[in-house]
Amino acid sequence: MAGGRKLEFDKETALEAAMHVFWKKGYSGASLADLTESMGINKPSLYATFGNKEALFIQATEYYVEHVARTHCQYLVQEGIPLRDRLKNYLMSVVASQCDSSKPKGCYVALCASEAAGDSIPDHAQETLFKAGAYTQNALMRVFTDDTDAIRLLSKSCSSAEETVRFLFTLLNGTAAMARVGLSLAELESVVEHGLRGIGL
Amino acid sequence: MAGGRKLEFDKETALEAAMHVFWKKGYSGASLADLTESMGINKPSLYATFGNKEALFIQATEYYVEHVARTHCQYLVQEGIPLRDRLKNYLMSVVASQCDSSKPKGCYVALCASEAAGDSIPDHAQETLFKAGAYTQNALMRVFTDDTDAIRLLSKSCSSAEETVRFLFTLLNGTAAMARVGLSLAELESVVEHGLRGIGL
DNA sequence: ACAGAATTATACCGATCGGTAAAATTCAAC
DNA sequence: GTTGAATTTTACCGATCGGTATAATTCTGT
Repeated sequence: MAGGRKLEFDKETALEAAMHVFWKKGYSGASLADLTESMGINKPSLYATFGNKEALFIQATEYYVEHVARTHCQYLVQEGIPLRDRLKNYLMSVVASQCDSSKPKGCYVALCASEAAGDSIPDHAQETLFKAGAYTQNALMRVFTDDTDAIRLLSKSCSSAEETVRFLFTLLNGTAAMARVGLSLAELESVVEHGLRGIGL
Repeated sequence: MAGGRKLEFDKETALEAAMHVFWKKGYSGASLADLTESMGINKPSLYATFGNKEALFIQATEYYVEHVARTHCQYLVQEGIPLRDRLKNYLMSVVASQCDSSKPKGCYVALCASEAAGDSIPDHAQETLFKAGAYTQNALMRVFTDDTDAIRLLSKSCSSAEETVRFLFTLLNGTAAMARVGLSLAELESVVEHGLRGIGL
């Protein structure tokens, strides 16, 4: 059938660049000028490939969940590793990502969700952010509902899976805020240690 | 000497309204139209009274520290109350403010500091936010450097004042993020309880 | 009543916002 | 080589951004 000029950029590379812009500046703070410059394309190409700003944001958010949030979860289910070590490895993997100097500091989802709560970001984008937050909470929840060591811990410490997950997720939102304003990985490791102590580990 | 037309609005009331707008939308997200509408004045009055958007933001931030952040600190130094109760009362006072439906959810400083870290908010405003964060951390720090019960707790739990304050401050940044996206006070009370357990209380 | 000071309301400024129309390019198919 | 599909570039759209000039009001002092 048809030929036509070839795309001069890689869609996934461009999407990753867009993710970094939203990660650094949030939804409203990321202008189309910021995005097109970082992605190395111009506006008509952006609109032809990704739709509009909101659609691009949704795809960037999904990319973040799959390529950032997802990567930490392996530590939660590693066979033959004690529960405490699995949780510590998971939490430190997240916090290390929050502190990583090669990417924007903090957490993409935490930043944009706070922005979304105030106002001003479109409905579908907000839903995607909500699902992104639920992704992490569900991964933690599975540990405390399935793992026998975790269940034993809950009964010993008179806490529930919901409470424990809520505490850990809140703590990670806290470390995200602190990493964003410049705290080091070493400083946040002691925060994680105190957090583990808070759930009896 | 000279007369002239009288101000038709109360400066402090207008400043409080501006604080609520920044609290809800952040610095960049709060447009002059948002601000003037909530403050009940028009742009020339705003500029004559407060300077410009950045100056207004700085004054709103200082107003927040004095009239919101400051009010919680009394619980930290209440005579005749055990350390754990003082900390719990303080933390719950903060979290209750974060959940209060009569004001924007979450923490003004936490929201704007995350925005500032990404970019785009002026230097003086950023400095004021930094000082606002330090205000709360210093209030907590005084407890763990001065209070004899707190010092005893630190030596027993092999932790330092810096680490403990960093943990509690991080936790409050976490509860701020969670309150902002809708968690209830009851849900966050269990987070506070886990946090207190994390420092050995 | 009048003059001058201060605050109001209205209208406007250039810059940037998200988004797009039109024309110039680059390719595949024939 | 020519046609037609797809992507690029350039230029532009109305709306809104922070900020201000101008003029109409409202007050005090004489």
